[in-house]
Amino acid sequence: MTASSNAAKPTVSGVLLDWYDRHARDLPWRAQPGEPAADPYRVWLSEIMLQQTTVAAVKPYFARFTEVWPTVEALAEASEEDVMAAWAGLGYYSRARNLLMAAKAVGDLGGFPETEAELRRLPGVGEYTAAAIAAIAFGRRAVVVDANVERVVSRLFAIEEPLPKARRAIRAHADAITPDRRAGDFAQAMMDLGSQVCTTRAPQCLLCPLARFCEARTQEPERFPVKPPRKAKPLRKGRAFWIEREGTVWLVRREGSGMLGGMRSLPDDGWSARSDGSGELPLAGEWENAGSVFHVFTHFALELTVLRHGGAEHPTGEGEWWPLDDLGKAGLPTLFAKAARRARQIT
DNA sequence: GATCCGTGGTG
DNA sequence: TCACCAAGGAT
Repeated sequence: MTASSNAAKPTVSGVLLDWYDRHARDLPWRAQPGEPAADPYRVWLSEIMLQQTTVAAVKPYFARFTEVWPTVEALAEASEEDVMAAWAGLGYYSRARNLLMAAKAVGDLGGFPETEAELRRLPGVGEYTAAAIAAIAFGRRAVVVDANVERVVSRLFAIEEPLPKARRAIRAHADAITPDRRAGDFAQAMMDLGSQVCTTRAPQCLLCPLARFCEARTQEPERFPVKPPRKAKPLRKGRAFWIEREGTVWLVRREGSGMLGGMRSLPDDGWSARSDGSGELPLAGEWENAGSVFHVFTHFALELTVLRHGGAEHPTGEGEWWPLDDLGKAGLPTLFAKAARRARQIT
């Protein structure tokens, strides 16, 4: 027997954890050197923000939220208006509504639950996020499968079955390679690998620590995961209304849980609830066409024409006169921030 | 399972 | 450039 044959056979998790110990990204929600474990509040907050959102986009929002609300108890005491305004621009606004509800629930529980099943009951926490928090914040063994893990695993095992049907097989393979110890580090290592090395386009196989295990390595890694073709986006048209009086503008809050629900916005003609806007005007008098803005959502594109009111009448119904000098603090979603810029002729 | 839900970066 | 996509969840 040689010395090398006594060594344990290299495993995916062993090799990947060694790589992670050398190459882990320094991210503000991870445990810092000297800290024994990551703060569950920061892990949870980051995981919600990172849903379908890039690390670069999340960083300034994470910094702002943890500065204003350093603990989950502080966040639980915040007003929905303040939370929604702080979330403005990050997208998927149901996350912000659920965030506040979950913070209150955690406060009622006296702290974060530690098991996947209990975490899963918090609004906005699904299968992935529950597994991630249990593993990263509480050291539990959990099978963490996000889009990065789907990509890495589908390449490791050259899974030809297209998504979403392949999810069952992907999860089984992910389970098989997840270690009993350091499951949280393993999950973060898979995500670091997926975002930096095993990328969607132009994967860096020459830098990949798992190349020796990878079945797609000798094929075309970019083929995996196999995905069905996606549908074309329809174009909708709508109008937004700019009503300015004495240095203020009339803003409303959007209803319910639908498109941009709960967010402050310009009044509009209902384009989000119909295929196109109604064409009705909210106020009698003269309207001036200030031009259009174009915005792409997840499942449709919108051409929004901005109409500026020229008269002196005041609108009726719910709303508020917002100082133009503080418009940046109104928390307008990007679409309406664009529309406001157009109305004010600032490029 | 299919659809809805934002935004900004990128090759 | 522009189609594609990113640490998904709710219904």
